[in-house]
Amino acid sequence: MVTIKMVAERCGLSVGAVSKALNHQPGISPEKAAWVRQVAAEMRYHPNAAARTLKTSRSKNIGIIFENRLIHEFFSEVLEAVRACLTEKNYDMTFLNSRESQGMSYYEHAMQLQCDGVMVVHGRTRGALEELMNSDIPLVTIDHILYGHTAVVSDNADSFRKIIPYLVQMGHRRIAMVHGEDGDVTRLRVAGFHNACRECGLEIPEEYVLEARYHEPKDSGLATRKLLALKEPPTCILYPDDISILGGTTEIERQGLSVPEDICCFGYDGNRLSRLLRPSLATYRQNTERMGRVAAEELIQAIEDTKCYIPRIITVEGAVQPGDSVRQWDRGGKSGEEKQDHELSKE
Amino acid sequence: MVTIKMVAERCGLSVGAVSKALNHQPGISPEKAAWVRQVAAEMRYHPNAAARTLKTSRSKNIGIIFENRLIHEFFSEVLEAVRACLTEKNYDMTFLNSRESQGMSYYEHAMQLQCDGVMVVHGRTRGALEELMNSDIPLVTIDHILYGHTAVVSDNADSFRKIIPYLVQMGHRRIAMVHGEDGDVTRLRVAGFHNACRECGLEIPEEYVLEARYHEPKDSGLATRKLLALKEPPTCILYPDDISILGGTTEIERQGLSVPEDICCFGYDGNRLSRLLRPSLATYRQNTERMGRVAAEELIQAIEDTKCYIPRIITVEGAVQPGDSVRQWDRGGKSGEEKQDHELSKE
DNA sequence: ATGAAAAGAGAAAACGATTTATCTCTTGTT
DNA sequence: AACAAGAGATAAATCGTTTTCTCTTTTCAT
Repeated sequence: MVTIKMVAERCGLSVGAVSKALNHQPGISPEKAAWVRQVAAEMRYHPNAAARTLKTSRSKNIGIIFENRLIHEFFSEVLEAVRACLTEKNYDMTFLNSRESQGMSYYEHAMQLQCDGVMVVHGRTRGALEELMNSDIPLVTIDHILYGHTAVVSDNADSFRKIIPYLVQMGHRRIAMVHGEDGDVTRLRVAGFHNACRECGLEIPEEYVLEARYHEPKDSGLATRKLLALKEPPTCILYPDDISILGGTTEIERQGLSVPEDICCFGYDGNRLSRLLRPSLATYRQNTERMGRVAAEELIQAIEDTKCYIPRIITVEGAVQPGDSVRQWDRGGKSGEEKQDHELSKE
Repeated sequence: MVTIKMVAERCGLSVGAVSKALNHQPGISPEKAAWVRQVAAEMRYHPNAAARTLKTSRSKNIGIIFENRLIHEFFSEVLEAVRACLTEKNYDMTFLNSRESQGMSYYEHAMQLQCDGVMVVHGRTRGALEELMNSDIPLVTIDHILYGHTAVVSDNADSFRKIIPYLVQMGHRRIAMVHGEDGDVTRLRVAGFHNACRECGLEIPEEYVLEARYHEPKDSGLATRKLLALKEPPTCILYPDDISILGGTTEIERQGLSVPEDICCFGYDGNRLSRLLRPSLATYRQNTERMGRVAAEELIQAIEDTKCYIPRIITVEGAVQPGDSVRQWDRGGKSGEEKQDHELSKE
C-alpha cells in the first residue's frame, strides 16, 4: 500500500508537510499544497483508515443497528437510502451487533470501532440501546423514539387523517382495523385511527379493532375471521402491512367472499409488491427513500456540528395509494340497507 | 475508553504482559494470564480496533459488495445469512462502495479499510471487480464466477433437471421459458433448460424461449403476450423469478384466461411471498440461508488458512416448491386433442 | 542595513495496540 | 557453590497518521 511517507519522499518533503497539504491545513503554501495533492492522486494514495482513526479518533464510519433480519422490505428500502446518502458524504457503514456471546453491547461495539455515529434502523429491544442512549455518540433512530435523540418517523398517527377520509369518500363507514403487536408505532397508529374516525364522525365499535402481528399473514387471517363473524361485519378492513393483507384476503376468499366486491382491504407500507398484485393493493405508501435520506443527513449534521445540533423528531409523510382492493362502496354495491345504517351512525 | 494501559496498571504489569495474556501467547504464566483476562473482562476492556488493525494489518472486517440496492429479496436473504455467520465468528461487515466521485475503486476501498476479505453478494459490473480479482485479498462471490476465486452458486443449470421432470409428471409437454437479461446466470439457466428438456424427450420450439429482465413484471408480461399469440401456445410458462411471474399472470388474466386453469406458471427463487399469494406460486426455491452461510464460512477459511486454501465452486441445491399455479394437466384439462399433439412431438 | 514578525517546512510526540529484543530471577546440574 | 538454561516479565520499536513545537528563511518596516 502506498503510504504518506512514500508520497513525502516522492515530493521531497516531510510527512508533516504532506499531511497538511492533503488536509487543506495552513503551514504550507497553497501552490505547493495543490501540487502535493496532485502527486498523491497520481500515486493513488488513500490514507490508511486505521491509522487516521487511531490518531484522530474519528473513523468516518457509521454503526448500523439493524436487527430486523434484512428481509423486511420497508426497512431494506430505508437502509438503502441511508446507504446512498452516507456514501455520497464519504462515510462508511458497519453493522453493529450486540454480541451477547462475547459479552459486548452495542455501545461497546461502537466504541471499539470508534464509530462517529450510530443509526438505529430497527433495534431489537429498547434495553440494548440504553447504554448508547446515555453515551455521547450521536444517534439517530428510524420509526422509534429515544428520548434526547433525533428520530425520523413516519406519520403513524396522522396517516389516518388521510386514510379514513379517503375510505369515507369511497363510501365506507364501517371500518375495522387489524393492527400489529404492541409498541410505539402500533400505539400511535391505533390512536391515530380512533382520532381520525372521530373527526369523520364514525363510531367504531370496540370489536372492530383487533390485534395481530406485523408480517404474519396467518394472524391477520385469524383476526379477519373474527371480523367476518360479527353480526355487523365491517365493509373495509385495515391491515398492519402489505404482507398481512394477503392473509386477510385469503381468509375472505376462503369464506366464499371476494375482494373488493364483498369486503374491501387497505394495507400499509406500499411495497413494490402492492402495485404488482392482482387485485392491486390500496395502501398507505411510506416514503422510505426520504426517511432514509433525512435520517442520514441528520446524523451527519449531528456528527459534524455537535456543538450546535439540536435533536428533534422529524415526521416524513406518506400518501394514500389507491388500488383495486378498495372499491367505491355506495354506488352499485349490494348494500342498500347498509347505507341506511351509515346514515344512522353518522348522526 | 478503557485501554490496555489501564488494564496493565490495574494489574501492576506491563502493557506487553497484558497483551500476551489477552492473546493467549507464551511469555506469561498461565495462572497470571487467566487472572489478567478476568480483570480485563471486569473492566469491560475491548481492544481498540483501529490500533490493532494498524499494528497487525488484520482488521477482522469483511468488505461487502452489494450494489444491488438492498431491495432484492433473494440477495437480502443471502446477505442476512452471511451476516449471521460472520457475526458468530466475530467478524464485522462494512459495505464497500466504488466511490467513483472520489476516484476510489472497490480494491482501494478494501485496502484503505484493510479488509481481511471481500464478499461479493451482487456486483454491478465485472469490470469494477477486476482489480480485486487480481489482488491477493481473499474473495468469495455469490451466484457469479470469478476465475481463481471461490464462488457459491445456486444450481442454475441443474435446477431444470428437477423442474422439467416435475412439470412433465404434472402432464405438461409444451413448456416455455421467459428468462432474464443476458449474463452468467441466465446462460446457465437457458442451457440447463434445453438440456433437461432434451433428457425428458421434449422438443422445445425456438419461439418458446424469450428474453425479459429480472424483476421487471412488465417485460415478462410482454413476453407472455407473445407466447399466448402463438398458433400453438405453451401449457406452462417458466419465469425468471417470482416477481416476474406476477407480470405473467396479470397478462394472462387480461387475455381472459386464468391461472392455472388455462395456463400454468412456474417461478424461480421461492420468496416468502410465493407462499402467501393466491394462487400460491409453484417455484424453484433457492436455499438462500445455506448459500450465505457457506459463502461466509468459505471466506473465513480462505482468510484464516490462506496457505492451504484452495478456491472452488460450490453449488447449493434448491428444490421444487409445488403450488397452485401449476395444476395436473392431463387429467380433467380441456385439452384432449392437445394431448395428441404432445404424443406427436414426443416422437 | 537591522530587527521583528510571519510564513513555510521539518522534527518529534502521540494515538493504542502487538511484537521483538532485552533483562532479571529462578531452578537445576555438575 | 558456580554456572547455564529457561521462564517470566519489561522496555522499546513499530504500524501510518495527525499535530504540536521548533527552527529556518523570507519579508517588510524602520
